[in-house]
Amino acid sequence: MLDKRTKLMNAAKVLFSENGFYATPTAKIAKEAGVSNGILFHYFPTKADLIHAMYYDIKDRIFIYSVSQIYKEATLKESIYTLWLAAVEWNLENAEDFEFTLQFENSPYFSTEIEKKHKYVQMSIELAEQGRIQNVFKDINTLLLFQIMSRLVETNVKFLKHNPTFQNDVEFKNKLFEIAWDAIKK
Amino acid sequence: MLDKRTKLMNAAKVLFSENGFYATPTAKIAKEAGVSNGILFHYFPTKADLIHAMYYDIKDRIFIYSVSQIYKEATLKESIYTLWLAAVEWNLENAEDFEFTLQFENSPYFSTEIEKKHKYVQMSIELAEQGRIQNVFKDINTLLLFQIMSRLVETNVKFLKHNPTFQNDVEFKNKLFEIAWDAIKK
Amino acid sequence: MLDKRTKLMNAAKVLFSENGFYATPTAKIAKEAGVSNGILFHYFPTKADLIHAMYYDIKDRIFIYSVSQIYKEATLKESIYTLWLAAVEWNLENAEDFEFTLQFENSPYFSTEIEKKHKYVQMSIELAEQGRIQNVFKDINTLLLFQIMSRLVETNVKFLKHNPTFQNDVEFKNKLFEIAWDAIKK
Amino acid sequence: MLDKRTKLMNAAKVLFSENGFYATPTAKIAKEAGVSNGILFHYFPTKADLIHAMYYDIKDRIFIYSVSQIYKEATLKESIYTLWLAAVEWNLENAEDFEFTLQFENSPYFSTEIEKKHKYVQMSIELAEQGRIQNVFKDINTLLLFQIMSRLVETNVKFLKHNPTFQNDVEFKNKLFEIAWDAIKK
DNA sequence: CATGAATGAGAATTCATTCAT
DNA sequence: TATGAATGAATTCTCATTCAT
Repeated sequence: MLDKRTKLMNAAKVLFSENGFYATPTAKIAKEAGVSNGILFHYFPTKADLIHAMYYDIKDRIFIYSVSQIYKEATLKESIYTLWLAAVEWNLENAEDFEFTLQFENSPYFSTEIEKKHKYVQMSIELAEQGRIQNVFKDINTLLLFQIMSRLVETNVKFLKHNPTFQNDVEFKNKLFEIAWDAIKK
Repeated sequence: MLDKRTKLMNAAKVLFSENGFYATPTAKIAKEAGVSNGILFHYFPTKADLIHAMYYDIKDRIFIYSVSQIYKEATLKESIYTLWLAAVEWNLENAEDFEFTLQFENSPYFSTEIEKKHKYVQMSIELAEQGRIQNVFKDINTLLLFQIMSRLVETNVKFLKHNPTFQNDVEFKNKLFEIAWDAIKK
Repeated sequence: MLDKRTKLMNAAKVLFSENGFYATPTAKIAKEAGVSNGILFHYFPTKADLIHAMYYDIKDRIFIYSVSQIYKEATLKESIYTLWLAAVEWNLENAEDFEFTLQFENSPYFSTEIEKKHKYVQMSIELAEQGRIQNVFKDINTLLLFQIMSRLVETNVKFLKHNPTFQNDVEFKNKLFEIAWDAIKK
Repeated sequence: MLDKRTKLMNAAKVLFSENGFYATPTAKIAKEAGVSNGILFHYFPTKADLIHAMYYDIKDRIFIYSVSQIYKEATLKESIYTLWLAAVEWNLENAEDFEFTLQFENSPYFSTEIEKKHKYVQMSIELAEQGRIQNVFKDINTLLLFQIMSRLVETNVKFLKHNPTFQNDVEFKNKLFEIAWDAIKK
């Protein structure tokens, strides 16, 4: 049996991605989770706290997944490809997390400061740094490079969701990656 | 003196960009606009109607501005550049419209269907079509090409807002454009 | 027909005096007043605002009543007597207002600063000032003199409520007044 | 180390005097006391029970202190003075107990029946009885005499709290006592 | 067109109390 | 005795929308 905190987060994920977090009452989350109304505020003193917790949880999970895909001997381009593919596929598989993240990152809850805190972002920025040092990437701010990649991943995921035929088309995905790669490479 | 409909939209723009539209009560909009509570619902039967009206109004205005910048004899790359620059500069100048649009396009109010309806999008897609026919752009879905450009514009605008020093740096902006151009060109 | 603001205050008076304002939900007040739930917050943005409004309203009313009882040619003692009697009788007649005031003045909502603001208190202090100048009252702080009188009035009213037989016993009331008078006179 | 019951009462005293008992959650009391949430209800089945226990505890302590001050050969006036002074000083020293008592005695928790139960009150009434028999006090209900004295003590304590300069001014305190004495003496 | 009082269904949060451990 | 997670009813306040004037 899952503990109630997890149940709440699972329920919140479903409801948030369906209707957005503004349109999702905390009472509904508790009900969907099968727990009492009040316990939500035991674990998350505020609805905003729940929302932030969900965001960090998602980033944690995509981080763990992404890191597990990388291999040591990879070239820089291979590493970038691996991370790009991991991001695209993880978001396709975790559609609710993807929907939630999109909303969250474009809401007043979000700021660049919050973004930069997470090790997923930090890891990506380090990789961008390497690319710049090796003179492979364009010579611009590394955070910007990361954000460009992130936005392109989002666009790709949205497109693949609307066009499921392409979801298993390796050739097509390679095309998509080339777009991203061309954008950042010198 | 502005008519009340316009006053309402102006007030809404300010408040929406400050706190988001979920956190902005209609009563507050009316107050800020200096009109009565009830009249809002005369012009916009529903809060959602107001929100949609604002979105289309923004798209109208950026469309008019963009079209005014294009010149006939321009090459394809020049046209794309012009549109890209128009979008970046318009969004920088109209920060509230930019904030609102970001939120709106990532909210449950929005869908690709809504997006495709607007002539600004249609014009952009036509241009993308030309690029594909001329074998200049990568051979992928034109809507996707447009969305890629849009997302990159957003990223650029956000970056320039956070780093105002670059806002008048033509060389830097050219760099940014090259990123976008490299992304879509063959 | 009474306006809703007045209805709300009347309902609040009854319920507050019955159960105290902490134990009286705003919803119950609205229901008792026969108005909608929300309108309460139109007139009183906060429950605390309602509570304060009630206090000032009570003070206004006892002030008007008291002033109406005083006559010009009265001696100082006569004036004090008149005010004392007015206070005792008004509080006996307006039992709910009395109960409310007691609670309020001994709650965290109350402070000496709030008390001093009201013209009823200011008038009383002026009278005390006269008594001191005329060397009739004890030589102490006039606010203290006022508070002593007030507390004695309270005690008297409470006693008369518990012992209704005495409520129309003029001789007894004179006895009570002598207590108060002896307390403050030199 | 104090036992948990005592810790709870100490914590409650502080919190109640700061915010009132309505605004003090039992959970906060437990936290401040450094004990678990649930144990409070082991010692006090109900929040109301805790409140009542606090009241009786305070009365017990002021009773013990007051009795310790009285000496056998004292005249009636001396005894009254001793009790008055004991009450004033004890309440000044125990500000939190004083605040709590004021609130409690003006809340719906309180009634004259509760008041009369306590030996502190009974002792005071007996003394009032003596005064009446000896024809020294005014010829009125002894409970009323006691309540008059109590209310005057309260007023005095409040005044001394607001004007700390007088707290050690023996002459001033004598003046205050004369007010009380004049009130009740024939 | 315009006003703004009025409605009433929520919404987030609180909190005394219970209870399994 | 002791813990603290869990309950769920209650509470203040909000807000889109309506409607009499």
